[in-house]
Amino acid sequence: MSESAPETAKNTVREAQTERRVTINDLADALGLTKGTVSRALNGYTDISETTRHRVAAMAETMGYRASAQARAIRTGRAHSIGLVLNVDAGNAHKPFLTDFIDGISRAVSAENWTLTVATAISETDEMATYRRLLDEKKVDGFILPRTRIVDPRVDLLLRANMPFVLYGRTGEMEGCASVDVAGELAMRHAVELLSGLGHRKIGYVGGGAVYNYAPLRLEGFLDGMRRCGLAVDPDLITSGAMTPDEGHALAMRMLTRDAPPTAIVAALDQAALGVCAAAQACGLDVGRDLSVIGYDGIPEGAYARPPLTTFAVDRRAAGSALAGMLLARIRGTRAEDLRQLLEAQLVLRGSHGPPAGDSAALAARIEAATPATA
Amino acid sequence: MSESAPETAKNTVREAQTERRVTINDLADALGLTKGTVSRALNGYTDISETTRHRVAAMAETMGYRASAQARAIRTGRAHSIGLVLNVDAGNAHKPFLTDFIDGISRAVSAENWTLTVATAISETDEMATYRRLLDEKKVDGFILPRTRIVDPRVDLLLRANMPFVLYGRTGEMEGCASVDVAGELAMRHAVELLSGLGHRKIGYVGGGAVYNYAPLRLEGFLDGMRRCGLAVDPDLITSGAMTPDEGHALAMRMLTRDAPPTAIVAALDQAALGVCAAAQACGLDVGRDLSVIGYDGIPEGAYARPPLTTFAVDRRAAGSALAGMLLARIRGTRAEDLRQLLEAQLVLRGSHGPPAGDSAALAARIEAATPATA
DNA sequence: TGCGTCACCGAAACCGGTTTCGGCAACAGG
DNA sequence: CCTGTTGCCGAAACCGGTTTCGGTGACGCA
Repeated sequence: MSESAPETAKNTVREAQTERRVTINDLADALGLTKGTVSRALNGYTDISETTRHRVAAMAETMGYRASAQARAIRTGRAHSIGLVLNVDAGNAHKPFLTDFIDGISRAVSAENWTLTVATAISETDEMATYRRLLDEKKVDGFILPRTRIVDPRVDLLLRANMPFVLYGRTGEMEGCASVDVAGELAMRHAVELLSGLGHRKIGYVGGGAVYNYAPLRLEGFLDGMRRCGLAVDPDLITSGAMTPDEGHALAMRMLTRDAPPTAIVAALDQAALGVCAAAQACGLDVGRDLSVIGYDGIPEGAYARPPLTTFAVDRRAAGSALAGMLLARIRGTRAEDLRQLLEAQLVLRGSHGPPAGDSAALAARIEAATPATA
Repeated sequence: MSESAPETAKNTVREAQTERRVTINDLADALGLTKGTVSRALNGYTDISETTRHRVAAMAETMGYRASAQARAIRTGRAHSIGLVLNVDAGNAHKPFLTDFIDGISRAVSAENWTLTVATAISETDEMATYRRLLDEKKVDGFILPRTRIVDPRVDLLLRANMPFVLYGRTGEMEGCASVDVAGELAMRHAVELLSGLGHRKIGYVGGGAVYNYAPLRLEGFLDGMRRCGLAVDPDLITSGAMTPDEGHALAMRMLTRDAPPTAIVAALDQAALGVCAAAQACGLDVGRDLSVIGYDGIPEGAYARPPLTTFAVDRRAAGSALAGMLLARIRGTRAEDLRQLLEAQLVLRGSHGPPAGDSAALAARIEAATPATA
């Protein structure tokens, strides 16, 4: 009926224009040029006059043209995205590091109009398959490899496929590998030196997951510190494999219920350190006085623990940004060997450390008294 | 010279094969078919005989063929990726939610061989530009919109561009919007009911950022609880704008130094609640006894705070997975109106709440005594 | 005037897939 | 035996860009 009013106001608003994407052909038509010329004008080829270059740029602006990432990628081979594969296999052990890390990466790549492509793997085999998929599908131009292991199959895969990557951490065979890492070994050494300076002589160590590359490094740093300070290393006080509070709790408990307990414990991970503190408190100890604890990572929980945890904080956002920047450089041709960076963790002095309240024997007596006899 | 030994073992290992990607043409050649036929065989067209379909699948398997995501995307229009834009404008207020959230999303999309594309914006205008860029470049097939605001320009943009999206949170005008949200208003109401049941009659409220959609909802939930419990609402005890511990601290301090301080405070965010606890402690109060505090979010710091924070925990991983699943459904054609989900936060009873130790007047006296007179 | 340069742009191939269209052989039905 | 389906596949267009290759007109110079 209302043929005379084919579109009501409502219709105009609703159906509006479907806003079809404007392609390079539309642009070329509007300009009376061929799409090849338009493409070259937009990409800074020298055989285009300054005049038409400006005409094209202006028209592109007003028409809101932006090249399709995939149409471009198919010819240039560049997806303008970097990949990050999360492996949730190892429980939530990756948790504390993720937020700032992703933020750092994403910020760095977004600044150059690239994107970050995230995929999740739920097992080790799935992890490799995921890398292969992203690689074969050409979804990314390079990878950031978190949580490097001592011998890391991902490195083989990517080297063989000639796909750029940067390690967050180091690995056994570094040939062809760019990397950013935080010098955990230095932090561990400094932790010992700090404690030694306060008067501690019996210091225990709670290490992290053995397959990860940082584990031997941090242990070595700890031992190095002991050596430099002239302290004896009690093999029974060197433990490893704690990546959660519970695991840290268990290892610390074993140390503390020995005849000669340590007066200080250094943990390779804050998560473990938190468990160490809990164990000490379960033994009736006052953390920071009876037992000193120093962690590593700088997770937010540490600041709210009682006492607040003294730790070495790593700037994960900075690490992420550095990694992203390096990866872009790597993709653009810089040699892997020229892309290695070692950051330092920052000591955050809080309340879980202090001078020893007594020697190991005195501590043993206190623990004995507080702990309900197990047999 | 050594023409007779053109490649040493080293060379063989090093230069190996460059491992050129195997394309659909390679596959077609190897099979003696045309690429069109191969494509149809792989994509389940019915006009391909079962025999050749199997031949193609087998050969694809052995040759390790996988279709290029972009070459496919250019024709089908599907990038097989969903977008998430992080806005770091609002400081690190987004922090607590990110890790599990991304994990949940990524896990859900990875299960279908899609990916998550992350970009970061550093301001509000940059944010809109980033959405537009991802949209124009066709990098993603849909968006998850975190931190919805009451009036949200992103919704307009995406509706107009006809690009699927799902809100994490709700917004003022929900037409055409799919969404997942956690019913914060319910939690706030339950918090009041819990406190009222313990005997509290003067309860304060510390709200979050006003522009966000959850702010009025949670406040309304709080007021609803007060109403249902027959408690009087003191306007001076209703505050808002706290998204950090410091801001929570400031607001709580103002409430506590009034003539008639509350015996309990409900906070819309754990971050703020943590500040409330600190303020109470600065006033010489024992949180959990002298003042009850209940938060919302379930951030990890809360578990380590002293006393550990009673809160309503939201399962961000589940929310992320739900969002991703819905977005995929939306992209595949489900109506937005059929994609709405309201989750519930889970009450985590810890140590920051309890029955009131006395009435408001008694509390005021204690605070007066503990606080150094300011004038 | 004739010829070589150079600046600038059009035409077309190409990237790696998907999708449409048409043709051929085999087979069934009349 | 002829025709009409049907099953199956080849050929070619197409998606939206990039890049190579030539060709044209203006200009300089002999």
